[in-house]
Amino acid sequence: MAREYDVEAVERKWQERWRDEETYEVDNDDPRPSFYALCMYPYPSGAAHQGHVRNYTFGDLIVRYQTMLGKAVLSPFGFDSFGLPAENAAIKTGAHPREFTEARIVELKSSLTRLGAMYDWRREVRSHDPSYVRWNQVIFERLLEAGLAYRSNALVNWCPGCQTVLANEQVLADGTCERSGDVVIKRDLEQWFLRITAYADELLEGLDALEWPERVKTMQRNWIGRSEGCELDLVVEGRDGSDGRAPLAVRVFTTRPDTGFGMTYAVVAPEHPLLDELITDSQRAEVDDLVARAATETEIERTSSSGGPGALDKRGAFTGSFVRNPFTGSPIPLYVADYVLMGYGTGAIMAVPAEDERDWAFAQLHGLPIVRTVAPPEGWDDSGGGAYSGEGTKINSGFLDGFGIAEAKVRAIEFLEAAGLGERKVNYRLRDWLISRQRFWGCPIPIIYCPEHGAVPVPEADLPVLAPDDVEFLPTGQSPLAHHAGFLHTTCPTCGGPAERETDTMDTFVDSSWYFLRFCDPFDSSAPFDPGAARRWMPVDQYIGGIEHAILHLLYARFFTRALIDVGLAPGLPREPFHRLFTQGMIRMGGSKMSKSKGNLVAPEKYYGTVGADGLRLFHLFVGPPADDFDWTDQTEEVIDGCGRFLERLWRLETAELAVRDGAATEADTEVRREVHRTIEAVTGDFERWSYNTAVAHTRELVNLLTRYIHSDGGVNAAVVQEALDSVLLLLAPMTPHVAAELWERRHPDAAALHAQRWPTFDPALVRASTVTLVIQVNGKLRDRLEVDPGIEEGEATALALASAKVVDALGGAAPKRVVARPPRLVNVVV
RNA sequence: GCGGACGUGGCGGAAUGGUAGACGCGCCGGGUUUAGGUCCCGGUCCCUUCGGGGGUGGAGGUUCGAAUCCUCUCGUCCGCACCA
Repeated sequence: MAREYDVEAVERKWQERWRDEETYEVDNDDPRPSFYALCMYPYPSGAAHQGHVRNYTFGDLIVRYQTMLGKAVLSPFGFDSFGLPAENAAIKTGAHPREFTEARIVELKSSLTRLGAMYDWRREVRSHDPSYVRWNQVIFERLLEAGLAYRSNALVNWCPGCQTVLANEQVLADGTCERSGDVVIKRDLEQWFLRITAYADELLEGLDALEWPERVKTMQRNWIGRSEGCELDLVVEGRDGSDGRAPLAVRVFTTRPDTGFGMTYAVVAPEHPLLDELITDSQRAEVDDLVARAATETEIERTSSSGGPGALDKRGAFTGSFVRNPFTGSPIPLYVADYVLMGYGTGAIMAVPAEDERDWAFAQLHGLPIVRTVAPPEGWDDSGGGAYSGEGTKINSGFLDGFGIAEAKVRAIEFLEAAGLGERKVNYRLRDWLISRQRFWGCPIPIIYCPEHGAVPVPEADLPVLAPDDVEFLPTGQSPLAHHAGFLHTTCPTCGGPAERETDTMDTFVDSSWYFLRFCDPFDSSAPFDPGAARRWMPVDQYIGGIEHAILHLLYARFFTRALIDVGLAPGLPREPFHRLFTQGMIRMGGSKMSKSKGNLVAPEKYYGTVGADGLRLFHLFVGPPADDFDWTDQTEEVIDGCGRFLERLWRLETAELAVRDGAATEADTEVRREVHRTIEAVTGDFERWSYNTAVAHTRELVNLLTRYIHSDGGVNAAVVQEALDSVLLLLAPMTPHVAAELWERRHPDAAALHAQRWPTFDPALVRASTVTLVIQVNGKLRDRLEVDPGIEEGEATALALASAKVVDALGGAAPKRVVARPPRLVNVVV
């Protein structure tokens, strides 16, 4: 495309200028009011793709806009540089993950610079830097001291493809790994956990005050999954302790203690620890068969079914044992069934078929009795109607009869507490965070195992524990560290005896849970960050990232911030790290996300020689609401070309020879001024509410008007045209920074650069129009439009409306029944 | 199954309960160059007897007035999913 300005030269010039003049570096003692703008730090996968471009265009707009508002804007950047792709590449090519990763970082940085996105690179943080690893390990040890990190044997999610353990959050609903897509299997391993559940309630309640997208908050609420109910013991028949043997009971969790009188059987999960003891000889074969099948089946087969709850066969077997219903005192059969999950509650339930759909299905299948404890509404088909879980009056429930459900719950719990059989209990879906990974390219867990002293933390003075470089990358299912004698064998810090190092590394979500704090003060070599510096910048004023991090990263970071405060590393910090969150939409192509793995990337480099970084940025801002997904189609190229054409028109407008006219301002001059100020008002409002597509549209409207104005026959007023042309550049400064800065410099060679200017303000008096269009409706239908004074009174507006020939016509002689006047915009005459 | 979001021209999308379709892409017509896939101007929701009439997935409702609020319904997308 032929251009009137040399895009690449102009963009390069300004990128160098901003770098050399340190325009976007900010010191911690900067006296201006602070603003912390942050895009989620990326995994360095190489050159930026369109998703990055969109993301960093929004971020850069905010940085430049807030700077023009007079703020000290903290705009740091870093890399989530530990992770699987580098290690997989190492297994494939033999190159060390560090080399691979650092090469990708160089590529990504250069892409961002080419886009014109501005950061304070002095503050760059990389997860794999020894300095970052060190503080990661220090933090881990502090959490350990505080009891927030612990080691436990657990049934864990093992991904055969990634050859590592996954957190629950990394397993998709269909039981596959979110990263590799392999079916995840269960393994029993000794692993490290972080006690995020200690903060479950606080993490839930804190959501209310956050300016986050509602759907992200909803996702986190669902993930935490708080439910109130009670736990109670079901004493096993014949094992109440009266025969001298230890008493035995099955503990269950329920949210419906009020339905206790309807409990006609109980169920334990196939993995339940007491199960073996509860199986009678006659039932053993049947139960073993069921348990074996449950163990070999994948999560997907067992818990997912197209029809949802109740659609799956309720496979189960009688254990042979009975437990006592504490409400009725009667024995009820104890089953094992795979619809009860060991991972939730106590792994055992009291089954009430009348009020629970799943229990109903199971009871039907196994011929178990059904006793209603809530009267279903009129017309409920009592036999075929199935479980009724709605509101109603208690029946068949002894001392609970006649109460509503809420009251009955309270009384049922009081009864259980009095009998010493149970108590109120809040249960969460949220599990503790498993952070052990059997991988090399991550932060080593700084623990030494001594035969004498067990798991001993590496003394802080000896941190960081770094992985050795001379390792072999083989797909063994264990970290290469486990085969490296030099790393593995060490001495116990406590007794000096021979000991072995932990060879697992931490989940990379640990790294990303506090990097935003390190950004506040990455220069400190005596602490992860200086609490004073962190207090200066935190919380992040505007956090920007993809919706894919709605649960994992954002929940972990919220937990970490609280934990760091509570272990004393971050005194006085706000407990919520991200005040405002924006999740931008994905770029899709052909129905799926545009990504390297899908092979449907459209490289940004393609456009730098034609429309430039500015043209591409303008496109991403203009094409739709930032929160919405965007479909990249055949039409997209033409829209991008259109953005390039706009910048060329802008160039011609700003550099045009003007036919300046002397004398008083004309009506046309005043109208231009008015539109300039209206546009400033509109764009400022658009920026504040993330409506960048309309900000671009408003700016284009003004440019269209000015183009007509400077070509109008009468010539232009010098002051009016100067103000207008300057304002356009100021408004475009955050959106298309290079071309705007260049044109500004040409117009004002001796003034301060564009991006050092203040954001323009509008004159409210000017914004108020000299005339507005008064819409006249008859019965809500548009009949006439009148140009009126904006200060018009209701009476005058009504009079004008009724005098309108078109209104008289439409009324056809009928008398108006009512006149609704909303001056100065509208009058509605009702007959 | 539960929860959430969203349905507006050929397309992306605008519209504090008050002129539906801003801005742009595409398309149509005209002009300048005429080598243009450049640039400029005009048009572009549908119907129309040129007075108007209809129109925001569908059906109702609230209101002087509804794309916007409410109810039902259809469809698309997202999240969760045997969570006791």
